[in-house]
Amino acid sequence: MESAGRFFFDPSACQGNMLVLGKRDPVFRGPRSMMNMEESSKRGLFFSSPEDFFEEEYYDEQSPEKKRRLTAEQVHLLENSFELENKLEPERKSQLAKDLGLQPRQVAVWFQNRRARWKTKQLERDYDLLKSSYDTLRSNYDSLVKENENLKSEVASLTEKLEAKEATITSSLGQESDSHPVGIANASALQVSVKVEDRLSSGSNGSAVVDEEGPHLVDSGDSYFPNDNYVGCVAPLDGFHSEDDDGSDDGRSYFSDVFAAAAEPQQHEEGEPLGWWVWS
DNA sequence: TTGTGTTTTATTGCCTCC
DNA sequence: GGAGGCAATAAAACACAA
Repeated sequence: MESAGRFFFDPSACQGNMLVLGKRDPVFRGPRSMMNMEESSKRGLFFSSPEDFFEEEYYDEQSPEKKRRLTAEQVHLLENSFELENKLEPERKSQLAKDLGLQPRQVAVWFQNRRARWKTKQLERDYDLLKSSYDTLRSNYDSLVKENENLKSEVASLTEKLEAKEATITSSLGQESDSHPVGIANASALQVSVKVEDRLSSGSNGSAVVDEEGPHLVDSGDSYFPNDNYVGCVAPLDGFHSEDDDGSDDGRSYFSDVFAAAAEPQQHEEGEPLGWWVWS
């Protein structure tokens, strides 16, 4: 690599007087804004070593306008420093610049760009996290909808059977009513069956579950699920919005908690920031 | 070799904080 | 008002397929 092993040499620095540029002073000028050689020698150029600065041959060969990449070693040191702390105090900036043979402005720019890169990566990570959460929730929701459908059809089939049985009982009672008085037992049976049917047909959309041996009847109209475990699963779905929803947020969004949780500061590997770009 | 996409280095303009 | 941060962007350097 052409730039390997080169240093950005600041002539003033070797006199124990590091040149500190103002915020808007360019590190070097590209084709957009050329600077002459006199300016270049004041501002500093890229060289393999401080000694090269004084070698006229090298000076002639190397265009001062060329943008040079940092060496692997420089990048490694900067990365280490970034891992320690992604913000740069003036003292650390000066020290790093001195250690690396760079201008403080270059160090600051490198940190600026590094933070931007980190933020992009972090956004990608967060997106993946939220997407997988969404996918899981979506699949749970879909299976609950399926289960709901199955339970509905089960209720319908049971209701049908009950009605058939009831019809049989009614007709047999009709046949016997002439010759025999209605027995107490039969009357009770009828009452029970009617009562059960009433309960089956009550509630929203006939949503009731009858099982004398099973859990308690839930007839609130909110859920088919008989106990708190199921209710816990279903309740948040009340606020679930499909893609073509009107977007009103009067109901609780199923995903709001997930998004909130995902947005909460997390511990990342390698001492990375805890939040979106907030460091510990 | 060359065209093209990606990464890195640097600038500019705007904003916030002290 | 100056310093520092960030977003947007330019442009050089680099990677890589054709």
